[in-house]
Amino acid sequence: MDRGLQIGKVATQTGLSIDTIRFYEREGLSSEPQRSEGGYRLYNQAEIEQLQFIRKAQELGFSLQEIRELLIISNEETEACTHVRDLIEHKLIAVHGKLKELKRLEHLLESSLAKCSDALCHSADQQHERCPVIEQINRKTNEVKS
Amino acid sequence: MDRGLQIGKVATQTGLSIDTIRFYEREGLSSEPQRSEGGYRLYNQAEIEQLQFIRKAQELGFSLQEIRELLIISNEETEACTHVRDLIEHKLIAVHGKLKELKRLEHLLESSLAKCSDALCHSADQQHERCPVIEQINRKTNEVKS
DNA sequence: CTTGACTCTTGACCTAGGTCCAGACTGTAC
DNA sequence: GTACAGTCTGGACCTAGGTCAAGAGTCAAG
Repeated sequence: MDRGLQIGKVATQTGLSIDTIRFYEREGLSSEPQRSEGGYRLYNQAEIEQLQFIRKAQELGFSLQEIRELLIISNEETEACTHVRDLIEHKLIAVHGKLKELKRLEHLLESSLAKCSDALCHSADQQHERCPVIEQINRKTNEVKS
Repeated sequence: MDRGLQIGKVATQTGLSIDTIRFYEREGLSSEPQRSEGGYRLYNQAEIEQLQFIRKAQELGFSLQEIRELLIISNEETEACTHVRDLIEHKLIAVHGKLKELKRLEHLLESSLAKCSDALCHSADQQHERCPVIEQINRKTNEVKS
């Protein structure tokens, strides 16, 4: 019976945890899937894509409340009205701002990479085994003076 | 004495709260500014820009730990080594992924906006006073059946 | 030299976004 | 029909990223 995927499969497909998927449903963020006779959730393709959308939007720095709004916008059945138009316009402004900053970051990283590769190319000891920089990353706050 | 801006001004300039700025410092995320005789923090331009960088990176969905890494990369004094290069490469991959998704979202919003504007243009009642869609946004989870 | 706005530290508290667990049920395979 | 993996609900718990408050000190203006 191919009436949908169980939550476990959906979890591996989307990269979300089972608990997270149920959490989104409880929050009214994702739509409620059909259930099997025994009460198991059965997801169709559209619902899986919706979950993927939520995950991606989150990785782009949107809060769940903002994602709620994005979902309304991306829902085909949403009827047009001036409020919705304003909403879309605001989201578009936010997206443009993020795009701009992300491109700046991209350039920064590209130039850092070029410099770094260049420096490595001209240095003999490419095979540093322990890097002080990397150790600093993992240090965090625990700088208790002994 | 123009030896730097006090934290309050920095807060308004960066859009962060005073508490948040101090929190970042405590976490070792932002560098410690000079202090006045009496112990007031005095920020120079570079430090302010660093705070702005943190804020923007966060809006792009990076966690504070990831931002820690980005700061190391963007620090001119970081010495090149293979670990750093790997780090930059990974961040660049993340940035490219985000850029791709952000552009998809941009297109989605643009086409939604076009459809919505179009629909509004052809409808007489542009001045909906209450929009059911907007009400739905603010409803959240509290769907208790009465 | 005082007044009022600003800042300091310490430590408790808070919200968003999950994560975990118990105890019971379902579904499929032997 | 029983074994075993998967799922269910409800509720407690957790982490990241702040936010707030108290009580004391600082700084510039008048």
